This record gives sequence, C-alpha cells and structure tokens, in this order.
Amino acid sequence: MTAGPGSRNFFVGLLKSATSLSQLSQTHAQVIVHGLQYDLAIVTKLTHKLSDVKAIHKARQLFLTIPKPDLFLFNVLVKGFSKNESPLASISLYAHLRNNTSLTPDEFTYAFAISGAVGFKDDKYGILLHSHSVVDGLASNLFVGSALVDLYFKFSQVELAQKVFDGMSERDTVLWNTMISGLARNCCFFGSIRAFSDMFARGMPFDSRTLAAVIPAVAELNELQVGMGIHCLTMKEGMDYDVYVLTGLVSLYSKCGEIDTARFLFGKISHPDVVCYNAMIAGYASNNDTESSVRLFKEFLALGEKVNPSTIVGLIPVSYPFGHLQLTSSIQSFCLKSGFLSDSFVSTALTTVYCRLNEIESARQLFDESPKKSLASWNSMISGCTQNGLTEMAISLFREMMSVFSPNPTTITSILSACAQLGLLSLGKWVHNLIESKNLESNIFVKTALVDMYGKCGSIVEARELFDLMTEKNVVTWNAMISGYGLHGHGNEALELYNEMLHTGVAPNGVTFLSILYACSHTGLVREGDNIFKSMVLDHGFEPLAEHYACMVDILGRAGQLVQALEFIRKMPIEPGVVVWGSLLGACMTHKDKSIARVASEKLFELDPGNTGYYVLLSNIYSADRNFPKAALVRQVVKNRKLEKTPGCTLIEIGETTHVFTAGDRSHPRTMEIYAMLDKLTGKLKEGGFQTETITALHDIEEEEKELMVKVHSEKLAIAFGLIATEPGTEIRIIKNLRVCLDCHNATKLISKITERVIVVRDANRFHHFKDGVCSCGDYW
DNA sequence: ATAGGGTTAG
Repeated sequence: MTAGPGSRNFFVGLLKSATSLSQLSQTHAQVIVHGLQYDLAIVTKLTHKLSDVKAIHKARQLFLTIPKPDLFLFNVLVKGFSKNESPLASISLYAHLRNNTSLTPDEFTYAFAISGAVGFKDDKYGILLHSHSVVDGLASNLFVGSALVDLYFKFSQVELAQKVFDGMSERDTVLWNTMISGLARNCCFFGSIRAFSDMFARGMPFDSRTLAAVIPAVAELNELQVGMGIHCLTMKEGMDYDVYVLTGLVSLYSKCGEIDTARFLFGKISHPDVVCYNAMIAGYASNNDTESSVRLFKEFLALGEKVNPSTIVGLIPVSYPFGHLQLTSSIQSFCLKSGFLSDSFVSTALTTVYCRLNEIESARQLFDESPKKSLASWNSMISGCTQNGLTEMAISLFREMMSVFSPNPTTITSILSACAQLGLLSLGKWVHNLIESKNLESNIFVKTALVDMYGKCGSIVEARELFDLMTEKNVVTWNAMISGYGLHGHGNEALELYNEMLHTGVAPNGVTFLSILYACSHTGLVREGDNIFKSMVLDHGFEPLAEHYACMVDILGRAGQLVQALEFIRKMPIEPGVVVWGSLLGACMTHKDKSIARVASEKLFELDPGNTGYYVLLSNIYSADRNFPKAALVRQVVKNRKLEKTPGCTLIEIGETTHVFTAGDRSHPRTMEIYAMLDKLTGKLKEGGFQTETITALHDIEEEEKELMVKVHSEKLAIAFGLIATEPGTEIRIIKNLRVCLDCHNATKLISKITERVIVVRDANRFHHFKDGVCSCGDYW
C-alpha cells in the first residue's frame, strides 16, 4: 500500500507527527471515515501516541474496540499504563494477556509491566513478574534484566538488584547504567563508582548517561579528585557540552565547595534549562551564598521562565538556616501564593528548615496542613523532632506513619536515633528486626545508626559485632563506635579503634576528635588525651572548637588537675564559652574545689543566666563542703529567678514495657513491693556501713528543699523495681536523664554486691557498669 | 530497559 491520502501509511505518518490530543482525535475521526478503525498498525500507533499525550483513558477505550489485539498492541498499552502511573491497570492487562488469550508475553511485555510495577506501594507485584519471567525463560533478557534491576533499586532492594545483575549472562551499556544510577540512588556511592570503574576496565562503551549517573555518587562523597578525573574524561570524549553531564558537574563542584568552577561550568551551558538553573541556585545556597542564590532565582524569573518545585527547594536555606528565618517565611508566602506549598518536596524542605531553626510549632503546622504527605514529609517531621530532643513525639509520629507508609532507610535512621537518645533498647531491637525483614541492611546510614543505637543503649558488644561485619565504613561509622566506647569508659579500645581508622585511610573529622577526647576523659587517660589534642592541631591541621577545648578541660579536671585546667583555659586562643566553663565547674564538684568553682560559676552566671544546671552544681559543691548556708543561698537564687531545674527521672524496660520513675514516685502499680524492697535494701546497706549523704546534709535548708532531698531518688526506685521484676542473677539496665548523684552511685555499688547483680546505668553523661561493689567508671564521672 | 537539579537520615 502506498502513502496516498486515506491509506494506512498516510495515517501512520500523520499520527507520527501529531503532538496534541486534538490532532490525534481529528486523525482518528478520519481513520473511521475511511473504514480503517480496525487496522492494527494504525490503532497501535494511535494507542501509543494517546498514551504519550497522557490520554491513557482514550487509549484504553480504543483498545477495547479491537476484537483481537495482537501482542504488539498489548505491549503498547501495557507500556502506556506503566508510563502513566497506572500500575494496577498495567499488571491487570498483563494478567489478562497471560491468562485469557492465546498470546504469550514476550520480553517487551515483561520489561514494560515490570517498569510499571515500580509504582506500587510494595514490591510484591514486581517479584511476581520476576518469577513469571523466570518461568517463561525471559529473566536473563537484557530488557527484562534492566527493568528488574531498576525495579529492585526503586524498592531499596540493593542486594536483589545486584543478584539480578550478577546473574546476567550478557551486559550492555544500558544495564550498566541502570546499575550505576541505582547504586547511587541507594546511597551505595562507593559501589556506584566501583561499578563505573569496573565497566570502564572491561572496555564496555559508556555514554553520557553513564557519566550523568555516576556524577551524583561522586558529588555525594565529596570526592573532588575523582570528580575532576570524570570532568577530564568528559572533555576527552567530547561530552563536556552534554547538558545532563554539565548540570551534574555544576552540582558536584558546588557540593565540593568549588563554587567558582560550578559557576564557570554553568556559564558554559549554551541554553541552560530550568534544571541547570536549579543546580546553580541550590549550589549557591548550599555554599552559604544566599544572596547569589536569591539573585539568580530572580534573574530566572525575570527571563519569564517558569520555575518548578525543585527551584524552590534549592532556594530554601536548608544547609545554612541560621539567620534566615525571614527569608524562609518569605519563600513560604511565595509558595502559598504560587501554589508550590502543596508540593510535597517544597513543604518537606520548609518543614526541615523550621525544625533546624528550632521553630517546631511552625514546622508541625506546615506538616499537619500539607495536603500530600510523602514518606519524606513524615521523615522530615520525625527527624526534626528527634534532633530537637522531642523523642516521644518522634516515636508517636512514627507509629502513626506506619499505618500509611512502610518506613524507608531514612525513617529507620531517625527512629534509631530516637531509641539511642532514650535508651529504648527493646524498640531499637524491634527496629533491628524490621531492618532484617525488609532487607535494608545494605544501607550504610542504617547500619551506622544501629551501631550507634546499641552503643548508646548499653550493648557495646553487640555494637562492635555489627561494626566488624560492615564492609563499608565511613567517618560517621567510626565515630559512632569510638564514642560508644567512650560512653562505656573503654578508652583504650577507643584509642585502638582510632588508630585503626587512621590506618584504613579514613580522615577523622571534628566529631572523631571529640569522641576520642571524650573517651580519654572518661577513662582518665590524661597523657593520651593531651597527645591526641596536639596531634589534632599539628598532624591533622584541625582548628579546635570550643567543644574540643572543653573536652581537654574535662580530661584535666577529672584527673584532679584543676589548676592546670584553669591555666589551659586562660591560654585558649578563642573565647572560652559556656561549655568550657561548665566542664571546669563539673570537675570542681567531683574534686570539691570551692575556689575554682567560684571562678567558673561566676563566668557561667554571666554567660548563661537562664541555665539552672550550674546553680545546682554550685550548690552541690557547697553542700558537699558542709557549707549549707551558701548552698541554700544559691538555691534561693534559682527560686528567685524562677528557674526550674529539670526534674530527674529514671527509665527501666521490662520486656517490651517501659517504666518511668520520678523522685518519690508512688504511681506505679507495684509501689508497695518496690518500697518494701527498698526498705530491705536500706537495712542491708546500713549493716554494710553505708551512710546516706543526704540525711547528714539537711541543715539550714528550707522545708520544701528538705522534702525534695528526702524523697527517694528515681534511680533507686527503678533499681528496686528491677530487682523484683526480673529473674535473680540477670542484668538490670536503667537510664537516667540527669547525672547520677554521689549518693545513688555509692548505693548502687553496694546493691550490686549485696544482690549479686550487674547493674548498668546510663546517665546524662555516660554508662556505669556496677558489678560486685565496683563501678566501671572508677568513680570518675 | 538507563541519564542531569531538589526533600528526609547516621
């Protein structure tokens, strides 16, 4: 047949060039006029084009008019449903084809259906299609394999994706590209780069898509050198004018802080589109150049171009929120007016900034009012709570979320952080099971968070086991393990690990030094701490922050070298702030040094008049020195200024249930038994010659204060409850929100001996393992 | 069947 007017080829040609629904409808009308409405070539082309212009319902209606569609037409509609986010329609059509026709699905059917299955909430349909494709002998086809690899990556099933990839007998550029971008999108940044160099080493031809896929991984790792290598490669291959590659490079250089190079490359793009602008706007914002970011945004608007949600997201000062409350609310009003606020990416970014600005109420309002809550929206609200210490709210949001979404690695990481903060080992273990059942163990964030959680919940051995099993570790992973050892007072293990870390070539950061100094402090390793501090400056060129100085003061102070500590502070090149003086005051309490305490506390009252902790510490110092009038005076100051001290409370988990006790608490259902146990213990303690410090410290203190001190401290109640609620001989673990007091510390030592129990206490500062009358902290805390 | 920018996490 020729292409003359009214012929099949004529209509097919007409359809090919059509770009709008109205053109397609007109042509369709003419097709009917010419009696060609059942011509499969024409119908297939029309179906294809209808789904291209998103008129998927029309495509479906057309399909239904065809009495005997062939496999090609089925495939076109399966693809149409998949591309138009109708996964259910796509898989139903596939099932219909498979079960109710004489046709057999081919590699295209599977490839299209699998790519549609990505749109489901979970991966069960994808797995079903995978197994069917295995049965039909098509799973090792390149098209099907690529679609499967992509599918598993979209569901964070990195290992399954890898398995499919490894099992392929043949690999082409597309399959490699899918692998490289999938790894990058699943935070396997090293893996992504490794796959790229593997591909390169095997002589597999790569294209600009390959580079565009690997660049984000390089950017995420801040691997400037690797990035520059890839940049050279793009020039060598003549791909340095590819807009995708250039955009990726703009983002890469921005993320590595090379904003000038980013700007230069942006200038090289002949016709930058909105995505390029977005990368540059976000680049400025993430380099703390809010002004340029806003300027470029306005420039882009002035061009009459339409911004998209990503433009706004890049503009929102997520990385440098401080001092930009005004800008943030301006952006919010702009979004409200232009309708961007309903975009979940935008509202998520705004929620995050408000959380980082400690404007939790604004964040919560935004979150509650956002019409389409994505998993990321929930994650940003949950992590915002976690980071602001609102851990209970975080956990209740998490429970609420679970009925709508299945948690992803980000959610898991946030919630593990909440568990770590609260010491909720049982919830932490539950999350660990969840991770295993969901196969999310390959994520480095998740594993690091697990190590951190076990360390902070007292299971240091468990933490180490997980740590050792990790094949990929970054600086945060090492930091988590080192600080875990620090919390438990295992300074030597921390030092060993630190050296091992240096050996493996991972560069330490500020947190590493903080963790290792902290570990030295809690183990009384003065000389080692001093060496680390010096090496930090001399070998690693690291500029110590106030926190690092505070740690050194802590080290000297805990070791009783208070004069040296004061001397050290006087020599500091930066202004010693609250943390530094606070450390000194804490040390003065331990060593009962009034005169230096007075120096430190005067500084603190001046710097941070609203904080009660220092008043309490100072008053305790006076009390310990039997200077009750002075102690009362300090407490009076607290009262006059209407400063409230944080009430102490202690938490204990029995099985899955958490019990919280406050001082003198009588609200627990087993109160009678608890107090009876306490009486029994007190009797035995007295027999052992133990004297309560509080009783002797009751002169000259107001009635109200006296009462407070007479009240049984919450940790004793929790321990007594632990003794009656658990099997003899088992370990008791409790968590206190404040630092454990001297009296409770002494009592716990003896209780551990009398009852032959190991008692693990996590206080605000560290872990204490009581066993046989001795505490692991060596009375250093 | 694959690609660039933007949200969430340790």
